[in-house]
Amino acid sequence: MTVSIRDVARHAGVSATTVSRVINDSAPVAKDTRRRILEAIESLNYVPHGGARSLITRKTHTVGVLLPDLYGEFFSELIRGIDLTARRNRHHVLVSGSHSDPAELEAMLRALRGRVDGMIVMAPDVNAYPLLDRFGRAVPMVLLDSDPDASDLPAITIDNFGGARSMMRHLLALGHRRIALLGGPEHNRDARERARGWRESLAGTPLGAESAALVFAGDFSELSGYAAGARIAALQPLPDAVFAANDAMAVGCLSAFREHGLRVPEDIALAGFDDIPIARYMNPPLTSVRVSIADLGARAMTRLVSLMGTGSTAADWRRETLATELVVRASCGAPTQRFRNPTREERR
Amino acid sequence: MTVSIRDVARHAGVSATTVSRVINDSAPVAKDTRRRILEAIESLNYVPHGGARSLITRKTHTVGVLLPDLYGEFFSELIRGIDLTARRNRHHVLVSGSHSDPAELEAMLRALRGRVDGMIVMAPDVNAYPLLDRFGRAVPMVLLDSDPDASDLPAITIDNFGGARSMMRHLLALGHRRIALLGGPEHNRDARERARGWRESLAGTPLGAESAALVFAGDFSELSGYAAGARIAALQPLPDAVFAANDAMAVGCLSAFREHGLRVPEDIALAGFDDIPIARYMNPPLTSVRVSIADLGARAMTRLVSLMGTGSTAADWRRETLATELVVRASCGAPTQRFRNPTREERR
DNA sequence: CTGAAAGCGCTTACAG
DNA sequence: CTGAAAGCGCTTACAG
Repeated sequence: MTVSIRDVARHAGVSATTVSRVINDSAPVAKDTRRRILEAIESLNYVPHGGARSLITRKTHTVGVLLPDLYGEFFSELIRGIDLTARRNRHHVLVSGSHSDPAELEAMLRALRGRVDGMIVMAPDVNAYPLLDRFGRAVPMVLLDSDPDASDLPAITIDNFGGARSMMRHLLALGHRRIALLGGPEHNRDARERARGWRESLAGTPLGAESAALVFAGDFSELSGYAAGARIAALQPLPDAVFAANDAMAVGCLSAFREHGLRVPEDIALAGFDDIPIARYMNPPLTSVRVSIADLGARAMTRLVSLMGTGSTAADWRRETLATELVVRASCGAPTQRFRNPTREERR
Repeated sequence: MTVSIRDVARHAGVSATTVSRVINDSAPVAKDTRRRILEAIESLNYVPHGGARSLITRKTHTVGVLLPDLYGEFFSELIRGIDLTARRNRHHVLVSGSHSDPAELEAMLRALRGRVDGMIVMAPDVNAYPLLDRFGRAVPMVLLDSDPDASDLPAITIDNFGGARSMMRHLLALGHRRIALLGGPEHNRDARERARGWRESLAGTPLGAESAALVFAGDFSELSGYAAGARIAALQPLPDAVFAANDAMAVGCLSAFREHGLRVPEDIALAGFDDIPIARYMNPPLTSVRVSIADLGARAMTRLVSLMGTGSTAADWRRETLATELVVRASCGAPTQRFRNPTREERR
């Protein structure tokens, strides 16, 4: 049924060895022999079997990408950045989402043995660290957004704290004082760091003590932002501003505000985090902290490729921190900027 | 370095055959022998090599997913649906985006030989069909949104035409007459079918003849919708409504309208297609055609699993058409519905 | 320039 | 209940 290298060899009247050599261009082959082999490949419609190749070369040219979820633009952008860089390095991407609990994560980690050359893992759950540490020693692995204290595996981390600080600086500079936090999942490191930035920014202000009353829980989804928005809208007095720990929640929150007749930013300011592609198209356009999510993925992949190249899993232990950038739009009451078209680079 | 089944066998004082039997539970093994083997596995930290296993069993438990792009919520949802169904069937997902030209697609199709048991391919470019037809005969393959006339491979297709018709019926019922089309990529089948729905809906109306002047070209991106929106806003008289061929463009278009001081739906109505998660959170919430993108992915995966199960690539040639559902929100001037919270099912 | 042999890490008849 | 042998489809020294 399926044609193998031996069939080609037989057809061309040579050995499999020689066929292998012309396929991989790994050794000189007589011109005429090469021609015959090429013809045989063509006429038999032969395509080398990647799996068999991997077994002997010990390279799958595939990387595993394990994510907590696949929902929303954040992951979409992340995968896009990873895929782009992967194909540039001639690698395939095996992706898997929703590893809610460590047991599931471990099962996947095991299942991937012999199928991938390395992995990119995003595991917000702190309980996963011992597991990752163990596997990360056996196979090249790059962590996304891990806790620097919990693991010394190579990792790319967003500067969540710095980003939150700069957003808070911006809000305070605009005169907002009572700034509510729309927080993310409790065990999520990104969410925690962003919350910490909010908290410490408020520490020096008169609100400092009172701030705890202005914390609203969300789970990074639009829906949770919508729900929190409804609660916030019912507050009196209204806070001056809401700092949402991600854009998806800000989007939901904005929608709730609108339904409750609140104008943004006139009645209340609203800021997000991530700068997902849709943020600039909101009404009003959303002030956010740009993370360049695709770049995050691209860097993780680049790092992984170099790790896999050296063969060592611990050769390069530096932790890379991705700078963020405050993107001021209309949702917080700052002087309106002219709408800036995204460049092609930003879209792609 | 890496531990194999032979190491385990040696450690337990048995043959590799027996070890294999306890791992796969494929034949009875003496209780005590089993225990020794389990201990050896534990102490050596042995994990079976998936690649080697695949070679002999001829099953990789992996499916390849080839998409034209990975940008935006549509693909995010699609992959999520595929991944969910894949893991439920104990399969891995190898994903790859941006196969702009057929040559690139072919390279990927070849590279996947021996790495996957089947493929889900979305190739809007009509030129790819001969290629797909050839490969689709060698390996189980399900097409996404392919042209029914171009290939008889199994395919899941969105009812783009029907969806567009029902949207147009809705717009016409609301009294809109001059309805502009914000079209998608020229060679994209979804875009074409949606355009056809628009065109045929207008055929019976007074506008019929004039309608060509109301076609605006886009490429499915927010940015192209934004650009078209600016052009439409400059029109006089303004159209009554704009039917955007997807939500992403509608989002961009909406943003442009706002900047030009146009109110939606008071000054002009706006409708989209796809009902991406963000649509309901727009201001105003976007009337759209729900496609249940995740379900599209899930069905493709389900179909592929059954194809792979039967082993035949052509056993099940029925083409499945996915019904759409008109989702009326505020952007077209219909009586405002109460905001409906998405159910958990819809979010996950 | 070419080929026979060994082997990557497994599983599967076959025989006992 | 257990093992020796063959083999999945390749590549890689080794020898010529």
